[in-house]
Amino acid sequence: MSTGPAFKRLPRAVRQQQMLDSAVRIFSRRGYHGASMDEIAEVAGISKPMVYAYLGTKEELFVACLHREGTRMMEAIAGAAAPDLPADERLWRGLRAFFGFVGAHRDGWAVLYRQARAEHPFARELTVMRARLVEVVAGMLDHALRAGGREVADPELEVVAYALVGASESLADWLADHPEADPEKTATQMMNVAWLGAGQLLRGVTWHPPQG
Amino acid sequence: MSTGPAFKRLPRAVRQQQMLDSAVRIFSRRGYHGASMDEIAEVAGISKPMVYAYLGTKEELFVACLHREGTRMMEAIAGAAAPDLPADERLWRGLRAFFGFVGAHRDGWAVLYRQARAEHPFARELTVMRARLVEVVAGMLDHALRAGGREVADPELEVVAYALVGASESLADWLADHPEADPEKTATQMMNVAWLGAGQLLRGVTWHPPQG
DNA sequence: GCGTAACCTTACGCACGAGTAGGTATGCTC
DNA sequence: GAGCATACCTACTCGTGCGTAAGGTTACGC
Repeated sequence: MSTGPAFKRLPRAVRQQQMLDSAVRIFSRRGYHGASMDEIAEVAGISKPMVYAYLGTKEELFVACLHREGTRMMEAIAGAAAPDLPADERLWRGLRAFFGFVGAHRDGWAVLYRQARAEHPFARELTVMRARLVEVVAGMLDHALRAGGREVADPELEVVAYALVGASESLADWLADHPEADPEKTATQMMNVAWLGAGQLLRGVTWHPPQG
Repeated sequence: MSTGPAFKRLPRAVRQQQMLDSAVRIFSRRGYHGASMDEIAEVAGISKPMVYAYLGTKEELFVACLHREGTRMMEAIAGAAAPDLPADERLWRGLRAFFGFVGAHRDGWAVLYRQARAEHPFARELTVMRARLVEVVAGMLDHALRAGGREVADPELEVVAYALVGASESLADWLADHPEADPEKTATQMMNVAWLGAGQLLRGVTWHPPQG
């Protein structure tokens, strides 16, 4: 009598997704260096050489995680914000999609935001992606400004956009640590800070340091 | 003839600071795991056992870095913002001190913000410190609100405070990567986003999602 | 029914880096 | 100038974890 193999044979595509699921989870908990390929393989229910055969080295595996989670997030956001809507509506939909994603993929967010930023050479790549996002936000602000017949220097806008992106990330991080929180409500609160603050700037109101 | 030793004998306090300087630099560039005790010792111009004798294990060394840089930052901020000034003046001085610190201690900032957040068990400690900072900011907002005869639920304020802290950190990070940027100006821009946005909220103006 | 390709394993080589053992030189005190 | 503490070194041990070699098992085409 043969009891058969202790493992199941599955097609490559399925195993790959299992491995990526496992890797995202382990990377998010232990960090890039702290995660071991042995543990990732074990959690995926597979042996280590299979990981190497399908996803390559540890660095390549991490890049694959980054790519999958980053793509999912971008698609969620891009799919929500149609480009022909008014600026505040676009911002609102984008924020809602963003916080919705973070609430549903906490591990993916942790890998993208907490781990990748600390680790060369991934940090550089992430910085580039982030800069592109900042450009988009700055573009929205610029568009709204011109529509209001106002003009602001480019670098100024970029810095404001950086602040808004950073505020969103911070709230997303808070959300990732509070499973009971409502992503929709968090998005509304971010919108309050972003749009009312940006709205003032759009109307030409600025703050100046006191003399002395 | 004896040429004497190739190294100089220095008092413990001096060496310790050299080691911490070196450690902060290496940790900021390579991350916690990526940094090696050998390299830290080499950059400090000393041999490895000395590092262990003075600062203990790698983990203890990292904590020492965190502690020194964190303390420096807190002192810079606390020394700038007197508690009896009006809210916007306090915020302004705090922000100016904060960005001034980051501009002058880029490596320290990178260790505190980029590295420690990714690494257990330091992440937890940093989260606690950050939460305290958020409480302070929320307290300022609350104070200003009550002075205006207005009342807002506590958790609401906390989330707004998180957004402001996150926006500041994001700009600080941008500043750390742009040596040519002026910390003073960055602080002004942050103040614009924070105070005008918060100011709207203080006046009871809120944003609501469109129906549909 | 038999080759061949895909799936999967156990068991290892090897480098790197944390932490230590044991010893040497220098200055300070009486 | 003997004794002692402090500053400092070279040269190791040893665990851990990346990456691989070599081989076993199942499905599928013909």
